[in-house]
Amino acid sequence: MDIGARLKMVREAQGISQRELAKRAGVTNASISLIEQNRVSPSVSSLKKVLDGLPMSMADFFTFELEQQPPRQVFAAAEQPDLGGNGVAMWLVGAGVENRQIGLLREVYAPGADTGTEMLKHEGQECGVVTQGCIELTIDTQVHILHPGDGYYFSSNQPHRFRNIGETEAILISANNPPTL
Amino acid sequence: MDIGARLKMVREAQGISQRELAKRAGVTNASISLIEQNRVSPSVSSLKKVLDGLPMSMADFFTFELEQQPPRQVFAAAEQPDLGGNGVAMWLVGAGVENRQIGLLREVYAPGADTGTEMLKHEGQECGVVTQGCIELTIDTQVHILHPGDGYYFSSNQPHRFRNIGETEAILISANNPPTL
DNA sequence: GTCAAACGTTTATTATATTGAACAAATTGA
DNA sequence: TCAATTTGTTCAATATAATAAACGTTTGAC
Repeated sequence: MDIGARLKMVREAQGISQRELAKRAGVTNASISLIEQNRVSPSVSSLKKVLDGLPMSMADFFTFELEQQPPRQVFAAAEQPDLGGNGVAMWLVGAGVENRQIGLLREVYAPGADTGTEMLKHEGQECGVVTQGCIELTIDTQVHILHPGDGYYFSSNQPHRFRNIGETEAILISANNPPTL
Repeated sequence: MDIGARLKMVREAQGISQRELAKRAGVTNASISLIEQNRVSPSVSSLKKVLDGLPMSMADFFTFELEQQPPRQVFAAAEQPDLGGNGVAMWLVGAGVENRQIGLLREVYAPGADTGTEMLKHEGQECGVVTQGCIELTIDTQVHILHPGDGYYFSSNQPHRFRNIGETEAILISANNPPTL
């Protein structure tokens, strides 16, 4: 969606006029008009002033989407594709959902299964809960042992590794944002 | 953080020069230099061109934060605060983590527990997996029955309701973004 | 009806961003 | 060591955005 339409939508959602917004933002009403018509591409600084008048952050402004109904909403265990390997079976909840903001995975670790000595490292944040069995989680140089109900939350750019150190299957529900799968 | 620093950080993270980025983006290296020094406030259109060269979306650009080490990274089941009520016990994974992008909850429903006939409705997206017991999930007018391993994903602005319709405790791991708790 | 106020739009002027070319400093290879 | 690149920066010229003021239309009051 273009900037003009976005701005117009937000402004009208608040029920204020171009002039009123212009006054709050400290710009002229003409600017608002031209921006909403996409006749100009505002500078970041002036767009920021305008958004301050709403008020709304840049991040929110560029992030928000017209909420559309996802076609599918529930996903049976059986029908979800297995994305794993190396003794780790992984199911992505809501695979194929449009504009997905969350990557939620159900991961089943066979006894001894391991994400590998080559530590994982990527952008974003991730968190999870162990629901069954026993998982060893290494974050950077720190080693943690997680039992059912125990959780974690860390920045994914820290080297990390998961390993089932129990003698039974371990299940981990993990979430990441932005979604990596 | 200012635009210049953000851009510089992203560019350097990719290990490319101002000129290289300029070439990819279809702008001059002078522009990149001036932007990174905050000597100019780029127009949205030119910033977009620059980000296309990285590539990175506006939303990501304004959303990302200097990743800082969260002080805590693992959270034992026992020590997490219970945020629930009405027969539903809820633990937030990573409560207190700064700049948290994901709300991950471990929810335990007593037999018959119910989020209520007054349907829930809020912004964002949510998804989850049932790990134990049997949960009835109503989304708008649709009623679904979820067993262990079954998941869901929907837009939280749709009216919804969770209910344990089994005779045993049910456990649900849910994630939402942006975090509501 | 008529006036006054508020609305979004348009225009000429001013302020600012972007370009193209040149600069000095740092790095690379012979 | 020296020349050739490559780096980020700067400057005058140009293109574009922002302003201030005016325009025509719509709305509500009297």
